[in-house]
Amino acid sequence: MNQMVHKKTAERTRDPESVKANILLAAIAEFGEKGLAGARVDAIAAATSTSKRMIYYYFESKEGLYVAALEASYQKIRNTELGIQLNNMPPIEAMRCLTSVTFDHHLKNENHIRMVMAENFNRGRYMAQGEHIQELNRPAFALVRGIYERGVREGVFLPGLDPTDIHESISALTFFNVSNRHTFGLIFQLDKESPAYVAARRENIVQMVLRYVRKNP
Amino acid sequence: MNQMVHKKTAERTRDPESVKANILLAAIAEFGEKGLAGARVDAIAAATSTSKRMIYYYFESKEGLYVAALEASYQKIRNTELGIQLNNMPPIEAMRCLTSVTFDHHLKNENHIRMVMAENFNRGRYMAQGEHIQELNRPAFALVRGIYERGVREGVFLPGLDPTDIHESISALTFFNVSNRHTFGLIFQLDKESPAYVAARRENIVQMVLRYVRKNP
DNA sequence: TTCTTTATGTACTGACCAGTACACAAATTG
DNA sequence: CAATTTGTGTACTGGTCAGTACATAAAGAA
Repeated sequence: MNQMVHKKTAERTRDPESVKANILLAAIAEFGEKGLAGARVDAIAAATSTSKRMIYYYFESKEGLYVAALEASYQKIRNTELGIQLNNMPPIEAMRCLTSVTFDHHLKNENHIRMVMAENFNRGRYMAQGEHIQELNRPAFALVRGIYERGVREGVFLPGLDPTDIHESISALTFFNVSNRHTFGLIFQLDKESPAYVAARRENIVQMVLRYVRKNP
Repeated sequence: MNQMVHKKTAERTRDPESVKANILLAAIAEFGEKGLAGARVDAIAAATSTSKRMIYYYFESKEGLYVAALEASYQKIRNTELGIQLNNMPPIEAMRCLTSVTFDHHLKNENHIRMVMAENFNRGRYMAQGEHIQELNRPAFALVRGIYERGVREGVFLPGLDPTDIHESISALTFFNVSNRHTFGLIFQLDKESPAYVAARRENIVQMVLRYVRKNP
């Protein structure tokens, strides 16, 4: 009676897709912040414009929602990836640029990094269940391979390297910089957030990659 | 009456230190497997030779136990670290050896890696509370610095590099290889456990480090 | 319009789990 | 030897939280 009841007919329009999207956004935030075990379905529900009931209606279980959120996080990150054109740069410049942009991209998307950390902590159990996740990281790899092959053709890169390895090393260096900054920063008393540190570390990683692929430094 | 009651006097000797150590071992296993939120105090208690009561008696809370377990895990890993002598090798060989051994060491100590992952997921909140953890990773760094400085003195390494950076890069490459193998392996359909892959990846990382520090490749 | 399917909200439950109350035994101290 | 401190076990509790029972509204089909 005195409580706010249902919306009037006209206002209560249905929109399943936006309800699902709304839930997924809240889920990405909560799972990224707390992980699978630490996340609370009630907290996710509270952050949506709908109710807990709908989470179970659309996603069946906490685990089901987690799988969907993980997939959505990869999707989201792919959409923001690399709007730059690297093909008209010389290979060395392109590789420098790609590494540098990847570094910044990881720094800017902490929540996604945390989702990936959480899933690795789960030993990839849930990602294996997702259907399309496996393709979602390929574009980044294709870029690396393209640049590397062009560099070899133009005679500036060392031939015989595996592009997967180059990609993995770039990922490792830039991912770790975000994922492990807390323990690493504590042990070495570094302020890993300071612009000076970030700039120096970025350049170091770029140099490391370039010296690895270049023919005659 | 029919239940097994207390042990006889003679058998029930007290040994607080070994009880604590026993709890810590069980805690390291459980927290490494499940993380802080996923771990269950009852499960830890069941894995000890004592009872849940003692966990609270010695460690006060689940968080208190987690901090102690984290510290103990760092301690444990330090004790198994690098029994090799690098000082009588030429710098390039020493750096190759150090990188290679670090790579294997990380592979062999997954549980510790998982503790570090968990703590970074916690943003280092708990490590900051531990008293001595901060010094525990220094020896590895001292090794890197020693080798690098010797290499510069002998004219085989590029001067002007920051040893912290070299150490961080070695850590990043070798840590990521364990921490992120699940998602990375899924996306690129790699069998990251296979001896062939491991050997190739180890050599790649070694090359990456060497090309970064070497003067004239 | 009536029936069926899809979508939604509210209020609840049963299991689980961090932490504790209580009891008491072993060592230590005076 | 008391008296006190330290260490240990058992059984419980109160809160939390994933998941559900029930009800009902909106949209579409017949």
